[in-house]
Amino acid sequence: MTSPENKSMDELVSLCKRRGFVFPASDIYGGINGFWDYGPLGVALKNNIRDSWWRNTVECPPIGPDGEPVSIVGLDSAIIQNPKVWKASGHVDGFSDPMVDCTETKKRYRQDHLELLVPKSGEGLMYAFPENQPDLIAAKLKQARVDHSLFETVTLPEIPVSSYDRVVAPDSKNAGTLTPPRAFNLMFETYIGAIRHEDHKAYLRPETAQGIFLNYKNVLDTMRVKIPFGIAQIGKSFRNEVAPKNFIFRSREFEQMELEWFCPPDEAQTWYQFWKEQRMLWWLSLGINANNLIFRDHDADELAHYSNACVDIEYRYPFTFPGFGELEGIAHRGNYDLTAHQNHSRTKMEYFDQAAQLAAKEAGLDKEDIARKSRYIPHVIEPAGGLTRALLTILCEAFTPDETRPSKVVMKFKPNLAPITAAIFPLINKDGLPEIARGIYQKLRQKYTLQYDAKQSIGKRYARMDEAGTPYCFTIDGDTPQDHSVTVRDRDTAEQHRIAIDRVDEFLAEKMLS
RNA sequence: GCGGGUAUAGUUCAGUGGUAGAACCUCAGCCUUCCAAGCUGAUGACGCGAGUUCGAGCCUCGCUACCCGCUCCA
Repeated sequence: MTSPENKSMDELVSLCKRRGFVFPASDIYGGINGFWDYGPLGVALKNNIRDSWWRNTVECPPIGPDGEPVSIVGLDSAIIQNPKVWKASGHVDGFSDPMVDCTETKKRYRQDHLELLVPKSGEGLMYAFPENQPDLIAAKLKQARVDHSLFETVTLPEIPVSSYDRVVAPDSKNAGTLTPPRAFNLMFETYIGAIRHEDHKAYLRPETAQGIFLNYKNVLDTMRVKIPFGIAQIGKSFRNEVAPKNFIFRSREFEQMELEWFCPPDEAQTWYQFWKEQRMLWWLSLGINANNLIFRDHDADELAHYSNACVDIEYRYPFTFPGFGELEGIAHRGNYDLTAHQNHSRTKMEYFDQAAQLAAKEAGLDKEDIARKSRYIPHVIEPAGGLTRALLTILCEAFTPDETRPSKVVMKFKPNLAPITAAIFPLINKDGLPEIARGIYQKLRQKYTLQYDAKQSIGKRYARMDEAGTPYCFTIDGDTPQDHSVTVRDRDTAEQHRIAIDRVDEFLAEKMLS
């Protein structure tokens, strides 16, 4: 395996375009910042990753601590929801803070996070400092011989923008370096209906998670599920990122794979550990080198205010090497979301846990404890992975420069993820070989994603498949009509061996499972 | 949003203010019994918009996109 430091993102981006994995969106109009299109091979790879996640999460979920598969159902909620949803979730407030920039230090501050020492006289310079940290400008004040008693503290939003020319920014020497506040709303806005009116403003979802919380009760009422259980969803989300970068790593339109796991409050920590392990196992199952994956626990000051614990699974991307970059976050969200929606929608999110009630009674608990154990708003463990980032990770991981090959590079996808599972080639385009090859292709194309190609030299065809990441090539040669065998060429070793035509199906079936 | 860099064919690169080139890819034909072979052809580009100039791929300005570094990432 080539280490990430030897992988050039430029070369990977070139290959992605040359071979139809990823194209710049709106390419012929000069592109559009933060958006990408997935080409024929890219969407095939992305769908295969997506299907693996769905299979592993919804259709064939992991075995829980009790030896039985855990209970998870699927969902596909709307991208646009009632705007009240995003008010309740905190995204409207949290995503739209006005920011001011300092043109001297190039630092950016939330407007409401800056405080000022303002002369009571109403004239003269005002000194800005980060919220609750007046000490940070102590030296500057001393130099300016500021007498504190002549000043009062106000927050930046309290003073008019016309006075900004008298404001000395925190790390700045001169006054007037702060720009007027500008809104950085990370949510994309749209208007419902033909008439563009503020009352009809709506948002494209910045995460798929809220769609799950909105349907928590619907699922509970219809699917005969009992806590603990999960709801899984895959879909597009949109964030108006300030600075999209690193190819498809941070884009404005991206795809998420999210699971919300609902459980009793006192089991949350156990399930958090469970999902932490399970999620890592899934990433490893995609064939990612364990050395390129790590857990990174969030520090206490890094946690969102509602979260009790959060860990990221990170991958060593070529552009983060030797460091890592985020792939998936597993968050212990407590009951924050359901409580928020309960308060805003006035819909009860409480769960009555009959089994817990029985157990509590049998344990001889008092009435209060029995009630507490049996009636609660579930806690939530949220493994939230990026499908688009998964695609990038798989592309980076598979990308393997090899100077000994005609193609100079080979994409080493696992067989069950590869956009093309196998190619069928007649060695030469005559002597009855194409007929045999097409026969194999026609017979197996319903079960596998195959490509038939008879054009040009065999070496050229192998090289093309190396760049597309096709793990196996079956070649029909002059011996085939006599002994009914074909050669199998292995992408990773470039070596060949013969197998019987009748065994091709079996061979592929076995490889797809491994 | 800031600073720096870059923008010529699908890709990677040449190109002195004066007729836009190559290699690879792709496609067609011939050839071909295992790794982009050989031969003959073909398609295909100066990111967008202004300006300077007799004349701009080249100089100037604006815009857009991409890369690197900050910033941001509830």
